[in-house]
Amino acid sequence: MTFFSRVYALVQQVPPGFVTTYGDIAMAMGTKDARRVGQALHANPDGELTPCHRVVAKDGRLAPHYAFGGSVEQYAKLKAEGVTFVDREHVNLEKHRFTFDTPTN
DNA sequence: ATCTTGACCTCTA
DNA sequence: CTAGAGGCCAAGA
Repeated sequence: MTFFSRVYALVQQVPPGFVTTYGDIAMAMGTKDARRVGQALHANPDGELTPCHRVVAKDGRLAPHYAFGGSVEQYAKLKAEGVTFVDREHVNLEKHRFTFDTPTN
């Protein structure tokens, strides 16, 4: 089990129509390093297995380096799931913010 | 073991 | 809003 694996596990726990932030995922794992989350998602093995499009920055901004088509794909997928946007690059975090339930397995 | 890289976050101007 | 700088830490070579 690597750091990346844990990131994937948490991301996969995010239900459709909801989004979370790198920082939240990091905190859920007991760390503050949001960068590790980003690295993990960049090394993302599968877009279906790991819905990286549901992971955004603290400002609700979409990932500029989405590994499966860029922020455009992210926007499309999130919108298709019912996520609302305040801008073409920012999701309504306050409305779709997802919090993890102490996944400390 | 060392060195480089990085989907981030926060502060300052 | 943009631009620059610092910090933090794991993966890969």
